[in-house]
Amino acid sequence: MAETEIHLQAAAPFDFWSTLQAHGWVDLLPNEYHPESNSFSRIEQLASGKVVRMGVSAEQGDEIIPLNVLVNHGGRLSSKDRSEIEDVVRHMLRLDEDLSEFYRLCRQNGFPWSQMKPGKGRLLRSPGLFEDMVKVICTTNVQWGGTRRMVRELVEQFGEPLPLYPELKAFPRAQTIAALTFDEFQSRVRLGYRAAYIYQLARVFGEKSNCYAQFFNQQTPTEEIKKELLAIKGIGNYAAASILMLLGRYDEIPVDSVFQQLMRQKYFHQEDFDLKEALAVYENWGRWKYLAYWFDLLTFHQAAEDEGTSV
DNA sequence: TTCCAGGGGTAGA
DNA sequence: TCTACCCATGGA
Repeated sequence: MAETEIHLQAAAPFDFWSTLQAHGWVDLLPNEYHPESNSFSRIEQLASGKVVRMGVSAEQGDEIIPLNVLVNHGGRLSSKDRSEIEDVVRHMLRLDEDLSEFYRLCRQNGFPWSQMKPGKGRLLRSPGLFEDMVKVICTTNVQWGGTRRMVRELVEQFGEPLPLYPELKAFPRAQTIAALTFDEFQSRVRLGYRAAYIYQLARVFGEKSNCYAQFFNQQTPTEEIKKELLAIKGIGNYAAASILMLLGRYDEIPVDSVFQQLMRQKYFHQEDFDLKEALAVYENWGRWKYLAYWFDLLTFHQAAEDEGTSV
């Protein structure tokens, strides 16, 4: 396969490692984390239909952090392809997000947030909304191992293969799933009751790939996006909060078993609690609640790990 | 075997 | 708005 290097720059502060590790997305196909080189790779199907493998790594830097993207591809990589790959990396790593207000609040709010080094707090996302929405639905009411299995089966069954390495596949396009009958889709991937939700979502995106373009418009109020998300079958409060986070809006907390466990262990002395009281813990974080909660969770787990106790 | 997981839909109050 | 019940699937 041909190989092309693409160079990008992230403006400081930017912490590549914590962006990859902040939540589990780097472990869901077609992403793959490579601990030995602290890099990740991804099989991506470009708009032209061409399937490529991209390996992304970062170097050290003070004001500018150089990012290297090694692209393996068949044939020639057009300038349009290159520019699309740059956009994919930029979007996945959220290079255009400004978290300076969040960092300022972290300094004001004391421990543990005062430990939050600028450059952290970015959470990896997928290049496209369809993939992120499907993956969020695959996290509902299932353990993480189940999420990984469901996503893996989706990629293996319906993803477009990389030339010469057909075992490596891109995330399926919505149109590919929408072209199947529901019975066939359901029989090829064990998604449980989520199959109907994901199939319906694929039909909506398959019909019009930018069906939720307004979600990316900064002028659209978060409340409006949340309302539209909740109208989608399979997406409730937890999934809507998670998708909002992936859209770069941190106003909502995803209430799930992880959140409830943290509340019981850290704030409510191992006892049951009122949800409103629990959510009030992060009330003064305004539009940064999700990040405040998530960093609280990560540092709590880290502290338990350092002490040798499990949570 | 039973329980439940990075929940959500629906019906009925 | 709140609650009870059901929903596939697989790991613990």
